[in-house]
Amino acid sequence: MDDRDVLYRRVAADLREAVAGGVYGSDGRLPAESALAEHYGVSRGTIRQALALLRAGGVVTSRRGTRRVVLGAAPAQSFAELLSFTTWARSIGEEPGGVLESLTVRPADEEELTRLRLRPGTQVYAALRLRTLSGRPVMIERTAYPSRVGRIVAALPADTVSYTERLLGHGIVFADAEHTIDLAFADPDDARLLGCPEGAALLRERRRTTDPAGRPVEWSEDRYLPGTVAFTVHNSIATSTLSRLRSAAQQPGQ
Amino acid sequence: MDDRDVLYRRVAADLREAVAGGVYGSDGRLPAESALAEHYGVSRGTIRQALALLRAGGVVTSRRGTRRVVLGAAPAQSFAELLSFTTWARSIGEEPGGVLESLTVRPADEEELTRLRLRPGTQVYAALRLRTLSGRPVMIERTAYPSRVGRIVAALPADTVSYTERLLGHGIVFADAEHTIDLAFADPDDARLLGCPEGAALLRERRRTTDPAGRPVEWSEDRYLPGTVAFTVHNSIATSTLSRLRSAAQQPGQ
DNA sequence: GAGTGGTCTAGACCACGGT
DNA sequence: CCGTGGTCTAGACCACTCT
Repeated sequence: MDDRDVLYRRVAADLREAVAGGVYGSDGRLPAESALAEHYGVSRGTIRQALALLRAGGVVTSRRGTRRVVLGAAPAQSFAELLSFTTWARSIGEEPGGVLESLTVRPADEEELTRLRLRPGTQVYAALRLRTLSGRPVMIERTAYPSRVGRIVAALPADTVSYTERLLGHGIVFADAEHTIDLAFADPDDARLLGCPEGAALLRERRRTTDPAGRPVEWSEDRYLPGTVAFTVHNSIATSTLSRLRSAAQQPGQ
Repeated sequence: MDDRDVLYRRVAADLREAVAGGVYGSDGRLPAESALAEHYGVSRGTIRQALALLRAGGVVTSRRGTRRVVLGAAPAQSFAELLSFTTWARSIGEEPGGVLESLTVRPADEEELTRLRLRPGTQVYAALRLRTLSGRPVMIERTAYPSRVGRIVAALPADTVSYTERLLGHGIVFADAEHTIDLAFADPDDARLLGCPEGAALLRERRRTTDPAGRPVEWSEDRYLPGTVAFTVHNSIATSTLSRLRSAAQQPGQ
C-alpha cells in the first residue's frame, strides 16, 4: 500500500482505524493536535496533514476553539476502487464480469473531441461493454479512449475483466476524474444487453479521467440498472467538490 | 466574501481567476511555487495551501518533478450554493419557488433516528415541499429537522422561499454534508405535485447535513424530475470523496 | 484565562521529471 | 544534472470555544 511509505498517511490510516474501531466513540472528541503529535512522535504539521485527509473524507469535523468531533466511519473508497468496476465488485464480495460487445476505431464525435481534448478528425477507440455482478447484468459502459490508450485496450484478450488494471500495468495512470451523474433512458442497445424495456430509466455516470500530466485517458458513459448502485459524496464548507448542474437529458418515450 | 480575509484564499481566488481568464492557457503550466511565493510576497507554505484548494476543485494537477498543469476552469459551486436550492436557482438565472405542502411534528422513524442521531421516540419536524424553477415544478423535498432546528422552520412564514438562508440568520450553520445519489420512482405524492405519472423515474438525492460541532441539522430526500439537474463531482487519486455503493432502491411499479 | 485549531513563516531534505 | 513539487520540522501568533 502507498499508505505505508509516507508519515502522514500512516498516521491518517491509524487514526481512521481508531475511529472505525470506536476508540473515540461516535460523536466523541479526538485528542488535541499537540497530543497526537507527541503520541506519534511527529510534528504538528504532519498531524494536520493526516487530519486534513480525515476531514475531507467526512470522518471528523474541525473548527477553531474545540477538539475535532467524530462524524462517522468513512465509507469512501480509494480512487482506484471507484474507477474500476472490477475492484469495486470484489470489495463488495461479488464476482465481476465484462463482455466486450464492440470495439471500433472511428473519428471522434463532437463530445469526444472536447472531453478528450483532441483535434478534429482524430480517431478514438470506442468500446461498448456489458458489466455483470455474479452473472447478472448491471451496467452498460461506453468508453472512448485516445489512441495512445486505445491501442493498448485493443490488444487485450476479449475476456479481459479489468481494463483499468491492465492499463495500469502498461503505465497508464489514472489521477483525476470529473463525474456527472443524472438519469438516462434505455436505447435499443441498452435494452437488449441489460434486459430492460426500451425507454426504461437508468442511472447514468459520465466520467472523464486524466493522467498525472493532465492528459485525458478516457471518456466514459456508464448506465446502471436501477437498484444496483448509488453514489455517495462527502463535502464540507471548507472544500466543496460537488455541484448541481442544469441538465439537458433527453426525455423518456424514446 | 470570506475569501477576502485570509491570505491563502485570496491567493487561491486570484489564481482561479487567472486560470479562468486563460492567462496560462488550457493545458498550460503554472509558474513554480517559489515563483508564485515571490510574486505574491508570501511563503511557499501559503502558496501550497492555495494550490491545494485549486487541486481539490480539479482546476490544476500536481505531481512531483514538473510544474502544475491547468485542467480546466472550476465549475464547482460554493457549499452554500450547493445546499440551497434557492441560491442555486438564482445563480443560473431562474426564479426559485417553494410551496410548503405539509409540516408535521411526529416521532422519528427508524431512518431519521439514525441519520439525525436521535434517541428512540424523539420527535422531528417533517416538511414536504414542492420546489419550482420559474413556476415549473422541478423537485420534491422531504426534510426531517431535529426539534432544535424544526422549531425555527415552523415559525417561518408559509411563503418563505429559502429555509437555508433563514436558518443561517438564526445561527444555524451548515458545515458538512453527506450525499447519496440514485434513482427512485414517483409515489402518489410525487406524481400529484410534480405532474408526472406514478412510477415515473426520478433522480434522488438524499442528504445529511451537520453543523460545525458535528450535530445533524437536517436529513433530506430530494427527488428531481429527469432532465432538470445533474450532479458533478471532482476527485483525484490524492483525495477521493466519492463512493459507489450497492443500492437497495425499490423497483418500479409501486 | 486556558486550551484548541487556523494561519503563516523559514528552512531542510527528498523523489521525481525532464534535459 | 537541475528544477520541481512532496514531505517534515519548529516556532510564532491569532481567533475562537468553553467554563
